[in-house]
Amino acid sequence: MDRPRWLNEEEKRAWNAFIAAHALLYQRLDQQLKRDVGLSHLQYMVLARLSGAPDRELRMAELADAVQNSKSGLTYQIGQLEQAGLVCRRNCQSDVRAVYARLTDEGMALLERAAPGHVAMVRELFIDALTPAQLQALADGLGEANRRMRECGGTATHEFERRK
Amino acid sequence: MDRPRWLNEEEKRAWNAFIAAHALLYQRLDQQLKRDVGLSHLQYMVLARLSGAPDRELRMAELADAVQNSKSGLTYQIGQLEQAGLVCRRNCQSDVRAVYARLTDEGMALLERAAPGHVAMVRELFIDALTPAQLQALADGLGEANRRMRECGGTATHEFERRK
DNA sequence: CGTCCGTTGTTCAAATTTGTACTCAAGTGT
DNA sequence: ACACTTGAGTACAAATTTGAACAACGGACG
Repeated sequence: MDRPRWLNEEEKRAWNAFIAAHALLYQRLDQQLKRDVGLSHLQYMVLARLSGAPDRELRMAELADAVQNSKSGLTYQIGQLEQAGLVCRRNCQSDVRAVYARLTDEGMALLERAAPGHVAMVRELFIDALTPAQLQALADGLGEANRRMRECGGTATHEFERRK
Repeated sequence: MDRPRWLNEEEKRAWNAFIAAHALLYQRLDQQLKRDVGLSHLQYMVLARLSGAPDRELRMAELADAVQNSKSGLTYQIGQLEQAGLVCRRNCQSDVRAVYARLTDEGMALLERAAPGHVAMVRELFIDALTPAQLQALADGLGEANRRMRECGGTATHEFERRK
């Protein structure tokens, strides 16, 4: 029904800024974490999530969801972290299938060593570049976008291209 | 000098929203592009960039920079696109080292077929979730962040963690 | 109970990304 | 012309991600 409504200049500007900002930020953060403590940003997020969880442990699936990664991807990463002694697996007795990933003391220690530098960088590159008002607008707007994406698994383009 | 200044709630909210939004968006967009036209989001961006360039061609390095990818990563992707007939390479006669990637007619055709659905999705998931004011704040703020990151190759954390 | 359906975490191969090393030329200064 | 430094694109191996296939359960229901 609706012929393609292209983005106008303002919309394009926002979209491009968003994409570019993420790429640039990610690159810097990842690089710094690797250099300083030998963790990828993904690994850092895993540790950070665990550190905030009760008993410092989460089930694989929850964790995967929390860091927005696939199950198999998380299996791999937890494998790496486990090998590095930063995390350990624990089986649940009430549900044989369940596996908990738990942050070890070494993991916690490393996280505490990594956090200051990481946070400083986030602040420098992201937080401090935005005014408080912009920050709030961004949090509100993207928060709403996230809400929409999370709920409806796929309103989007269900039958969008059913010609070919 | 400065002891770690952690993020306050508002800052955390913004940062998390930003990270989550990108992951969510990227996943959806990538999936849709693959489903509809068999392109990854990166490949789409490559084609889109080329389509907007004079003569529909760009040098490898420029293109790599434009889509924020490493040189070797771009070599790989261009290889894929070339094999699919969507792009072709052209050598420059004035500079033997230079290689141009050019969008072929098929590439252009595919891009035109892909664009409507892609744009519709960007609009639905991103643009329409934000108010015009939020959109502008986001464009301004992130634009500023990008500017900062682009100019100084690395003000950040030069000598930040030189203890360990 | 036994059956069927949806979950959970893993495995495995293929696709992609990363990072480094390399090859050739341009450009510079001598 | 001759080193010398840098830049462009590629090659390649190692690391990571993806996606489908699997094995093993829980849970609901007849």
